[in-house]
Amino acid sequence: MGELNRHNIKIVAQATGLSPEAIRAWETRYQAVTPERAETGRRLYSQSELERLRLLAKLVQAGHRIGNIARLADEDLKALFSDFGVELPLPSSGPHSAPLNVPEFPLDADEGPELSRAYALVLEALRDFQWEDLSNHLFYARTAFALPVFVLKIIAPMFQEVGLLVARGEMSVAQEHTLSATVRNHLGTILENLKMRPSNGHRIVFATQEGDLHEFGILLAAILALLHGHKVHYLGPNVPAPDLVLSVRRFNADIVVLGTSPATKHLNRISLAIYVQDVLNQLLPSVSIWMGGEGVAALSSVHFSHDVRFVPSLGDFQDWVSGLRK
Amino acid sequence: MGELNRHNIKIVAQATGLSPEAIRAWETRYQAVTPERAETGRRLYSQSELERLRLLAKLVQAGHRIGNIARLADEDLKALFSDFGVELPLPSSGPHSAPLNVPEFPLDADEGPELSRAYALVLEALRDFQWEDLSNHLFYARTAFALPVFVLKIIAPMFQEVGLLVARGEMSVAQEHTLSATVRNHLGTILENLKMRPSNGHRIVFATQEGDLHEFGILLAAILALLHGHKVHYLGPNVPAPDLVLSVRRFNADIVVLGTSPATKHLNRISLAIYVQDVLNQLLPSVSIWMGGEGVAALSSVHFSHDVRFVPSLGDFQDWVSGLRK
DNA sequence: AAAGTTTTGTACAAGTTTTGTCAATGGACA
DNA sequence: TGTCCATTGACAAAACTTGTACAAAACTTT
Repeated sequence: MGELNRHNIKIVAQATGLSPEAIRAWETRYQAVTPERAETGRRLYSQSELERLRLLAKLVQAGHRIGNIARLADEDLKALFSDFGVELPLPSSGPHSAPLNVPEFPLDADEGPELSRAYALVLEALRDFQWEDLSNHLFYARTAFALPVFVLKIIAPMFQEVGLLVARGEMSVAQEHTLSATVRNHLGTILENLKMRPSNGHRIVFATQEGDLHEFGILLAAILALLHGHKVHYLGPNVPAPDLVLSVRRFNADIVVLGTSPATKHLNRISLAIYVQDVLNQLLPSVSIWMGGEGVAALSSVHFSHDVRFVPSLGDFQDWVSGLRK
Repeated sequence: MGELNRHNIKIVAQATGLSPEAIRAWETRYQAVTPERAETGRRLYSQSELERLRLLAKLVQAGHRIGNIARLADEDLKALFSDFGVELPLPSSGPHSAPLNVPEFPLDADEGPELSRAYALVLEALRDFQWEDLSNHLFYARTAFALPVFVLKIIAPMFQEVGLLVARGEMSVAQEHTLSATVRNHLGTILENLKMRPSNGHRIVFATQEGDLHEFGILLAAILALLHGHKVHYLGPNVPAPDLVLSVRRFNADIVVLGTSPATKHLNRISLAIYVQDVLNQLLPSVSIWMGGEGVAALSSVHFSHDVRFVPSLGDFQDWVSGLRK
């Protein structure tokens, strides 16, 4: 074989998700792999050994015990792997079909263990780099729960938690990105489907200011607004002021929802204030602006000429938007 | 026979849907199965014992009493199945990997007037700020044409044209944003749905470098890759080098597709080169990097240590990715 | 239909094994 | 020099085993 590839143990650990200690333990206890050694005693893993460890790690994760499988031949391991039917964790129970009834959303009705289980499953898949599971569990959550529950009780808290984990170094940016990309896809699907529904509520434009790329707040908010029967025009992030104004006029919007990023600190705060005032000056007084996201704290003291509201959280947004019925 | 397979009780429980206690009870009470034991007393189930338990579990679920059937021979159990009209479980032997034949997509077959009409309708809706029409026409195009046609002949050219129009001042950024947001939603839906399909092709990671936010190139490319039966991990834009490396390792990727933005000019070009070399240094030589997008022109003269390919256009990407068949 | 009996899944306790991790020490690497 | 790696020993949590017990469900008899 072309055993030219030599990986040190750290590389192998990263590639498999195992700890270096565990890899060594598997070797000394069961000879799961027996890597070559450098003259100085360092382990040098070949590519095939890495693959084998990856396979073992996946099998252990699926419930096998390392002591039982560590000595099996590669072919047998692969056979074990393909033997997996669909019997991975299936939430599977209870009447799933919550009727999507538009007006009343009993958010406080405790979805309880089912909900936190779904949440945990998604987070777990993310943590373990199980990307197929991630997609599947997200899909499950999206279909099993009412949309506002999915949005407010799963997606929003999850981004908060993941952000924290990344900040603390307990999760990689790669994982956060994967979550973002996957969730973005799901939310896009939802948004696009909801847009089809006829509606006669307020006309709301969603955007973030130029330079602000945090899309999720307004995306979630837009979905909530659609759910409550409003007409939504979703502009997305990073919208220059003149274009926001143009959009509001053309869409004949009542309300502009402006997302702000958590990064809105001292410096950006000024630009945000200017941006908002700039937009306001060009709009009719009847148009009100709602600002949400973690950047609003920086602005709550500023006084604006028009009607500007600060939305403390998505939950509040949902309350407000459900109260608005023409 | 699968005497090699050694399953612990947890695995058997997962595979059969029974609880470990129940499995032990069936053994001690009726000798439903008599697994081998390790020296220390742990149960070690063979594959055939697992199958037998699966069979028993299904029969019990169908109404049989375990006490009545636990001692029957395997053939009799199977006979019971046919009595019930329950479908037998699959023979469960041999590799699951069906050959997965990916059909060829006749791109050149002239979709002709229909195609250009659909294209014109979308663009017209965009131009006239008719956002509901925009969504509807996009939806129509997405379903009426084969996906590669939709991607290569509608979406990609449209972004090009719209970019030009905006640059010439004939279209507003607001319109471009709306198109982006809407198309992003559609593409996300497609991506997420295609991911569900089993695939056995190459493993490809998609990303753009840190600071580069142009997502559409890699998104379209990812869809094309999925269509041709490859395994895709979509990281999205703005990925720091260490995280890209980590992702490639964890995903065990063959190929990294790196999108570059048209803005990659003199200054950024250096950072891009550094980024790519940084990533390359930490990856196996067997991993090749494909770079696409309008920024590649700036880099085609640079020489890298590994296998770096420049993809001139999405059409070329499609050709390459369809040629790759393991 | 009610009462009695059997079946059967689950729960608990107490002891054993498995397994990931950690600490300490010493050498190697950059 | 500070970080990484190897070895050994130890440890605690998790998993597994045996045995007993119990209550709900299913079946039988009255």
